[in-house]
Amino acid sequence: MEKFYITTPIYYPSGKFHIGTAYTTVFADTVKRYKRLKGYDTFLLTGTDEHGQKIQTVAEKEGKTPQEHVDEMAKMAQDLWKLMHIEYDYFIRTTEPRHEKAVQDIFEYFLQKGDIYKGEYEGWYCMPCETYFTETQLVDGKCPDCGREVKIMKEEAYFFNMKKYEDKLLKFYEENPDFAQPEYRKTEMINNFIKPGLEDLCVTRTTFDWGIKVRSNPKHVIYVWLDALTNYLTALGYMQEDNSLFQKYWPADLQIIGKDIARFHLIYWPIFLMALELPLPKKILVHNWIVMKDGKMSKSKGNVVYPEKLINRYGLDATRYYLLREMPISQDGLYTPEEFVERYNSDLCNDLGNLVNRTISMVNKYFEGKVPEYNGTPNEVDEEFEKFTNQQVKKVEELLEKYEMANALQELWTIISRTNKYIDETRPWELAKNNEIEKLKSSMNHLIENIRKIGIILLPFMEETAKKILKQIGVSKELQTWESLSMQNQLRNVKVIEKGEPLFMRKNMEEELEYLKN
RNA sequence: CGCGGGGUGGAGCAGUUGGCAGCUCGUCGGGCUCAUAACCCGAAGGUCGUAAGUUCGAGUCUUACCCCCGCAACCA
Repeated sequence: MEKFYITTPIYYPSGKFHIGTAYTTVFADTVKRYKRLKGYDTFLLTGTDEHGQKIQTVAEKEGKTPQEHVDEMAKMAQDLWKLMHIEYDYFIRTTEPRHEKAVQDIFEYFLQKGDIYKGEYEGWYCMPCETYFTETQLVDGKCPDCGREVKIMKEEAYFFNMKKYEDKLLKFYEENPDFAQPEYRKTEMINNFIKPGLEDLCVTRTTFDWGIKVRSNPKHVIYVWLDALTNYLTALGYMQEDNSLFQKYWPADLQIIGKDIARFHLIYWPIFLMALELPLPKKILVHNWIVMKDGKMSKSKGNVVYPEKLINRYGLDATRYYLLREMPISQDGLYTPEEFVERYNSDLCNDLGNLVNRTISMVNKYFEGKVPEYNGTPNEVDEEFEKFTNQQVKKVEELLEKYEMANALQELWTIISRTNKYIDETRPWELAKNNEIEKLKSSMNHLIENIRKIGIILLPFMEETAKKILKQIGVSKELQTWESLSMQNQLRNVKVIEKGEPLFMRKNMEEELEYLKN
């Protein structure tokens, strides 16, 4: 069986996760489910990045130890992913002893190899925040966090020799044009960072101690990226006694990240791997952000949307649908409450829910719930309908292969629309009245057949709904597999449920806006 | 200054290698009654940021300019 290893970033748990984080994770989960349906042996990794100054500060503010704080946050994350039915195979925490040990080993290896050297780090330091900033990060020459004075400080620190790998990286980019998606991200990296000359990366700090200590010099703490990025390796057992998962799943097939951390994943990450002499991931998918009408989500603007808010009222599947349907891959996606409700009503209730409901009702009315077998007599309308559906199914698959979720859903919805239209074309109620039984049978058979396909394609996106659909139309397990998408006219002894349960109920826009905007 | 992305009917977006400008929602008119006041059809609505160029032909290529967003090095 072919393997497929997919990762999300490990999220920094300084606060509750918003819908942006949920989006990344749902995206990864959907890819995983799709690949599994296609027969791959999948492994999905997510987790939390639990070290650093900020965690220490937040914990202190809450009167907790950093460990207590990250324990709570890791639980928060796991609860959220459980709520969202994220089927991760492992949840890594960078405070796990096995990760810490492996990172220390990697550090010593680099040190001994000469990739890491001791030098001096200089930057603008804010005493109360205990944090360094770069010149460009400063706001009016002051600390961007607290607005107080900063001063130039120097400290002993270890650096990773990035320059050494510059050419190798460029060569790798060239030889692997599909490494970064979308491609312009790579261009961005080359123009902004590589062409001007890579600077060596500072990989340790002495100004705080909530982190992994350098074994050979414990007053130094390993600073974020070497600690964070290596999680993709250590989670599989890299540099540990049992590294069977690592042997099996590495290199990653798909790593999904947000545009904010593109630089670290497109430059430093490949270089670390080169230095470890490990194969590089096949693809890094950089998605954009969910933004609000007034710009990006931020606590100071008070425009942050949390996934629970949507899930609690509209259900998980509606939330997953919205996130995946609305976000263009190479552009920021705009979230508005209006649009959320609109999509909910229009796509889920009117198009999908109603289609399933009305079809089941007709099969019950005309055939006592038994889906008639199709006698196979070709008929222009039916033929065209079949052809269109098969074409669309193919298109959806192609888009899924390219991880274009929003487009895939859009194409799936054209099948749904086309199926609604088919009802009008065949006018079953008239066929029933005129006793044109053969045509009526064909119509019902084709409708159920299409709903079956729609249900299957929906599985990776919204499993609950998909399963409800497949259960309501009563098809057997063999006709619920991804493979069975290409099967035609296999419905035998299928019986729909007596009373179709509505999948989604329409909502009143005004009421919902009040709730969403509260 | 530089780099990347974007500027398409009221709103949100598609537009592969240049060839009659599309989709969803909304609006207006019609149809249907199986269904969740849902569904189907039709119509109105765009000088595709501006200017110039290449071409038989440009939203799609070239150049200049304007506006919006992001990045700009150790910030998740």
